[in-house]
Amino acid sequence: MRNKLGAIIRFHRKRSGLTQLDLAELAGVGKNLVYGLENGQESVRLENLLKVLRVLNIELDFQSPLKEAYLKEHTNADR
Amino acid sequence: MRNKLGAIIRFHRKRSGLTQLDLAELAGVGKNLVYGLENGQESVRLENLLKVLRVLNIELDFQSPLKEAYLKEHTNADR
DNA sequence: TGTTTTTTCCCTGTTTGACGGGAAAAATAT
DNA sequence: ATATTTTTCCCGTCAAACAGGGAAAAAACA
Repeated sequence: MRNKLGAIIRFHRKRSGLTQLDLAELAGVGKNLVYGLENGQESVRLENLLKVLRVLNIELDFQSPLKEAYLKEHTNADR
Repeated sequence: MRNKLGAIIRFHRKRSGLTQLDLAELAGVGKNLVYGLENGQESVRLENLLKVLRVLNIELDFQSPLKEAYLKEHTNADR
C-alpha cells in the first residue's frame, strides 16, 4: 500500500463488499482509475476522486488554523 | 463564488496577503489554475490542488462512518 | 487440487487539464 | 480622476489522465 488515501479507499471498498470493477462502475469511472487510486497514483482528477469517494460515503473536509474565522464569515451558504 | 472549496482557498489566500499570481508561483502552478480553483472549476488534478493547499496551510482529511474502524486497523504507519 | 474471481499491468486512442501569453475588465490605490 | 494592481477570460500548444480491451498473476473459493 503506497499511500494513505489509497489505503482508505481500499478499506472502504472491501467493507462495502465491492470489487474494483464494481466500484468503478458505480462511480462512473474506469477500472484503471480505481486501481491507480488504491495504489498511490497521486495524479488524479479531483472530479473523479470525488465520484469514487461519494460511492464509498467518504467525504473530504479541510483543516486549517483559519477555519474558525472562515466559518464565521460564511454563515450564509455560498453554494 | 461558485463553490465551497473555492471560497476557502480565496479566503485563505487573502488572509495571507497573496494575489492569485503570488499563490500560483509559490505553489508552482499556473495562474489560471488558481483562478479556476477559486471559481469552481471542479476538474483539477489532485496533485495541483494539494500544492496550492500546502502553501495556504490547509490540509484535507476524510470523514466517514468507518473512520474509527479504519484507524484501528492502521495503527502501524502504512506509508 | 482445480476453478472462479479479482487484481495487476500492459497497450492504444481520445479527452482534457495545465501552461504561458496577452488583453480587457474590475478593483484598489495615489 | 488617473495610475497601478489584480482578476477575469480569451487563445494555442503540450503533456497527461482517462476509458476500455486484453491477458497474466494473484487471491479466493470449491
